[in-house]
Amino acid sequence: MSSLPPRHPTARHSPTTQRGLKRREALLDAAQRLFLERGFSQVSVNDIVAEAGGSLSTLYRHFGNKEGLFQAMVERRSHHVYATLTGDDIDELPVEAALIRFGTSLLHKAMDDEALGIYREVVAESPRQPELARRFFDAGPGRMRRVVTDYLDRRIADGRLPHGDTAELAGMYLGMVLGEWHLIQLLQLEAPPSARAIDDRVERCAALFLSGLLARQP
Amino acid sequence: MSSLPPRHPTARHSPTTQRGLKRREALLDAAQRLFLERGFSQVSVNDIVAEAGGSLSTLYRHFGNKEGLFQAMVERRSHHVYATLTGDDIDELPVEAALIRFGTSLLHKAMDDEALGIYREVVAESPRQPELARRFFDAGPGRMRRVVTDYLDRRIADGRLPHGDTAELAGMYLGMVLGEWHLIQLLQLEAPPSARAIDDRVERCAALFLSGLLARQP
DNA sequence: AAGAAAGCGTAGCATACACTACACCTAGAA
DNA sequence: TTCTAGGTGTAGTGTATGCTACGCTTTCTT
Repeated sequence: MSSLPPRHPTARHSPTTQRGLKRREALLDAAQRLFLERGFSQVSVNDIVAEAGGSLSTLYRHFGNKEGLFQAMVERRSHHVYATLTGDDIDELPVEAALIRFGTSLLHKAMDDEALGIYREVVAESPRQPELARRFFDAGPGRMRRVVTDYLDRRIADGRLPHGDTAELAGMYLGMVLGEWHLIQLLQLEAPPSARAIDDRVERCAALFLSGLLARQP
Repeated sequence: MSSLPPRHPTARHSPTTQRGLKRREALLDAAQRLFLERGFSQVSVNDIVAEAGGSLSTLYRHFGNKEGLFQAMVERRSHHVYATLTGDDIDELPVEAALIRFGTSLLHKAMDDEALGIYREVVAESPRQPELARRFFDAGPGRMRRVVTDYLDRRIADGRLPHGDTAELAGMYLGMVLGEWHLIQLLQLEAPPSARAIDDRVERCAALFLSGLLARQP
């Protein structure tokens, strides 16, 4: 049985010096590589130190414990990822083109090896680390859904789409785009789809979704 | 670092006697409960024996090692689950009603605690146990997609739906139904939706999807 | 230059855990 | 009743691993 987490989560320590930041980054880099490659429970803290080149003491001073390191790694990465989600001209595009842009963006992100690794680990650890789960969702899938929801709201406001539950619709559209592909990549059952295949699928999704939306008005 | 799996996967042993079968089932029951509750790496074989009441030697005679037990558990459960997927009258229903039946069936299954537990564990272990991943997919999500694909094929054959890539369409529809709900349940971010909420969502999905499908013909 | 803050490195503790060995018991078929 | 395959129980073994201790060195500030 695993020991309970230490009573005092050993308050994390933010380094101030250049050298400190460098060491912290190196540790996070190593953690990222190893955790995503082998999985949280398959990597020891010693492995990470060996990879990063720092020292065990430094690791514990910065992150408190193994879970703290994991969390810091996931957080850092979440910031990197969902940066350039939409161009600024998104509202000028035809609706279908905008949907296509959202879709391909999502699919490219979701098929990425590193993103799949994070997803696997977070899903696996979520029952033990609920806060991590929430942060992952908010920074990743939740954010994406929010962007699409807002977009749909604006299109309803300017009359280019009929009224509807935009949050739900956004979830449906994004789910449709991912379809079974996401799971297939998570389980590594097939080679990842080509950029071309992604574009094709998303095009058909957008067309179907938009037709459905527009046809729905009585 | 964890030791490599034993070179000879210690050929599994199928018991013949009543008593043997009973013991095997008890072990699988305990494994299922504990693995799905706490996760594969958080449960020791000793925990399982303590829960099941058998003896460690018996466990190893039957399943060879810890992964063997896990695999046997997943397999046994896969058989149980996807039994009554479609009534036999599915082809007589209006298409929309059939879609709704598929959708609610999927959503009920996917929101089930035990199913979520298996999903988490399989996703987490899949990089280390690719065969398990394939079997899970084939017995679960893959099977579901196949059923819908076949249904769509029949509707195209009898002219009630326009021509299209049925496998892709099935994946899209099922993905749309799951949407973000599946992830939210996986991460335990919200309480599970009520039966009523499930029905509502699926109804809207089916309507949107079908409208889109039918509108698509030029 | 001095002193503090942070980093390094090694050594080790305590424990958990997969798996094995071995001696003994039980059930049920012949 | 006896024979035997399979079940039980306990006591290990080897090792991995999270985490701490501690003494030394480097870097930065003042």
